[in-house]
Parts: sequence; structure tokens; C-alpha cells
Amino acid sequence: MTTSILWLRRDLRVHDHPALQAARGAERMIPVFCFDDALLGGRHASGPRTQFLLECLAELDTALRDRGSRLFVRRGSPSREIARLARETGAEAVHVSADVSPFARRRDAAVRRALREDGVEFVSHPGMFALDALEPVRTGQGNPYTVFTPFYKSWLRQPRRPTIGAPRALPSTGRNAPGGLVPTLESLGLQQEVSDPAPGGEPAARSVLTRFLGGPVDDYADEHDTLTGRSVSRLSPYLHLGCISPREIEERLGESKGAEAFRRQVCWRDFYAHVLGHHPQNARHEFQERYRGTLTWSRAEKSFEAWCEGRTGFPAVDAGMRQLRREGWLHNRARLIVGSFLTKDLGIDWRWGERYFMRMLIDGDEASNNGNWQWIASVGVDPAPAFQRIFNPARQLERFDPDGVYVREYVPELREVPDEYLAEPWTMDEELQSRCGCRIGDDYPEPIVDHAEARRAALDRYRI
DNA sequence: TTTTGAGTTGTTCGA
DNA sequence: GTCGAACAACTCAAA
Repeated sequence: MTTSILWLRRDLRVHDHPALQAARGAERMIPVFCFDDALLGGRHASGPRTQFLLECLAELDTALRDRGSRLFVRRGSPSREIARLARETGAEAVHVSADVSPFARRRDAAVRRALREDGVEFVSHPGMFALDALEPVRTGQGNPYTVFTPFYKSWLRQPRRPTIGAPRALPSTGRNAPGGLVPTLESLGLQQEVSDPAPGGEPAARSVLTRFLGGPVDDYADEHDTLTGRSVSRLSPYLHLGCISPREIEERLGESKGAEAFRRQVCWRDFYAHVLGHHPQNARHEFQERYRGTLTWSRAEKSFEAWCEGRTGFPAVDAGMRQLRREGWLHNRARLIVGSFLTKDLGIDWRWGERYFMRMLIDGDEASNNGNWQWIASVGVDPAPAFQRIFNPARQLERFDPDGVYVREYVPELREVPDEYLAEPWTMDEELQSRCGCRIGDDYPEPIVDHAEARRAALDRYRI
């Protein structure tokens, strides 16, 4: 009797799953998810994301039961729990989808060591990325990439593994195999902090993809920056936990103009995983050496709170931050607007924003989040002068929410404000403010900074 | 993947 | 009908 363990982490699906495909070659297979205390209580702990995870696990359990298996749940340190499960079940091998983040690699190295002592094999498989390629993608000089466009060109040319369908049946888990139930959020000591999150799970992921491919993708090339998000995919939370395989997305995308533009965004996810995988110190430090310890960051707690709570007085920023608190998700363009505002207008450390995003975002991914924050703070890879990444919040709204639909959705105080004042409501005269029920400083905050002044100050800070 | 300011040209409107 | 101020629309270079 052969027994395998399928240790699931961020690959919570049954379609296109190379590790599952390998593990199901055994006569018995134990699919297990381990709640890692280091993740539940660490600096990246998140109620919204964990709630989403619990839904994904429940859906995965259903999919496994439909195929004659079930999900096992453990809690504790993986190097102890996975090794213990291997002993309890007499497994010869543990199969995983390889992750490249610094945390994941440390964790997996520890588990591999613990298993080796018991003679259990630890087998890594692709599946997390469109191109699972920490090593194969290299510049002509043999170095990892630090600029997106050449990475993208090389990435497009690399061969891809074929996708795998969902198995119809899975090996039994054995009669007496041990394992707990999916816990509740409360029992994990966390709280759901967003009111209107996307539903978790592989079936939801597949229907979100189908909806996107059935229409929005056609406008993606021209419309993906529109803040209302009509033509974006909203797949990021599902990609983060692997409810859908990036390879399958790629394959189903096809070749249209919208598909090309979207494929480019899928590549950003691989790119930032590549970057963090090769530069684990980016998790805490600026990639650009000249900005390491040389930029003086503001520690204005009050301003930071105003930013978190969406009361900066800038509608573009406040709409974004309120969407984040409502949905645990934010349009990419909005992430850039609020990120530029925090780091450039308020001069607050990008790490504060990074941490807050990781707490609130359902799709919070260490590599992508870190990469994007370093990008907007002008301290990361893919460099561009700082002045190219200072966004004017009013100008951004005029371009990407011209009819004010986005702002009015998330900042109801501004609903009656006429379009032409929506980006800068403080320019309304007193009479107009009263007439549209939005007195500045009373119904809606005064702007907490002067953008033109803040911009000049930011340019000075970066001139080193 | 941006913003701002200067310079130019064109339009409107009242004297 | 003419003139000039004021302003809008646009291009371009620099940060």
C-alpha cells in the first residue's frame, strides 16, 4: 500500500494541479492544509484574507469529497505537523506546489529536513505561476531580471507546461486517517474587517474567469485603468490562493488585444515573485541602494490614520481607501493613487502602507504587494525617476473616473457634488457647498495637504 | 508608467 | 467692423 500526502498551501483547487496529479498516483492520498501560527499571528496576519481562505478550504473539501477524498486540517508548525502526519499515515512522499517567497522557502526547507530524518520524500511541483521559473528566466548575462519589459519579452518566449484537467476520482484517504475540520475565523483569533468581500473558492474563481472572458476582456486594453473596474478581472484573490491556475488563465485568454494586455498583467505577478525570490531582502529594504536609509520618512500618525480611514479630503484617495475597507480589494489604478499619496504627498514610509494593505487585502501577496509599493515609492526594481511617480489625485480622477461614478459609490458625502468639482470639492464656493449638502470641513474633510507643495517637498526628498 | 509650466495659436467678447 | 484682453486648447520640454 503506497501513501502520499498532498500538502496544500496556495494551490486550493482541483483543476490544473501538477502536485495533485503526482500525489494521486499513490494508492492512498492525504490532502492536508496546515494553519501555520507564524502566518496567523505574524506581521502579515489578516482577518479578511483568512476569512477568504476558510471559504476556499470549505469549497476545496467539497470538491475533494465529490471525488471520494476529503481535506485534512492541522494547526501548528508545518515542520512538526507535516512530519507527524507522514508518520501517522505511513506516507512515503509529500507533494507541494513550489512557492518562492522568502518565508515559504524557509518553511519548506525546514519541512524537507524534518521529513528527510524519517526517510520521507519532499517533492516540489510547478503550478503557482504562469511560468514556474525562478531559475530558467535569466538575462543574457545570466542574472535575474530587475526590469519588467525585458523580463516580459523573455517570459513570453518560454515554453509552457500543458494544463491538466480536474480528476474525476481521487484515491481514498484510508479509513482511520486523522485530521480536523476547517476552523472558524473567531477560533483563529481573527476578525472579518471588511463588509463586502468577494466569495472564496474554486467554483467562484472559475465563474469570475468565465465572466471576464465573456466580455470585459474585450475592453481590457483600453479600459483597464477605469476606476469603476468594469473591465478588470477581479481574479487577484483567487490567484493568490491558487483557486485558479495562472496557466489555465493564460491558455483560456486567447490572442485578442485585450488578452495581450491582460497577459502582461499576469506577467507582473510572475515578475514580482521572481524579484522577491532573488532579492529576499526587498521584503524589508529598498531595492535601490541609494535610497536605503537615506530618505527621511514622516511618522505623522494622524495623517496615516486619515489615509487608512479614507478622510484625507482628496476624493480619489478616500474613495480608494474606503473601497479597500469595504471589499478588501482595490482596483490597481486606485492602489497606485493611494500609494503615491501616502509616500509622496504625506511622505510616510512605504512599509506602513505595505503592512496596512497586507492586513486588509484579500489578495494580499507578499511579492506583488512589496513590488508594487516599492514601485510607487520609486525605490524598487524597474526604476524610473521619482517625479514620474508622483500622481496628482485630482488629475487621476479626471482621467480615470470622468463621470464620478467611482467616487460617488464610495464617498456618499460627495454624491450631489457636480462633476466639475468632484476631483477638488474644496474649490466650491460656500453657497454651492450648502446647495449640494457637502460643506467642506464639516460634511467632508478639508484636504490634509496642499498637493502642489507636497509635490515640491517630495521632489526635494528624492533628489539625492 | 506622470505632472507642470512655458510658449503658441486660436476663439470669444466687449469696447 | 476692428482691436485687444482674456481665456481655452494644444504642443513640448523639463523635473
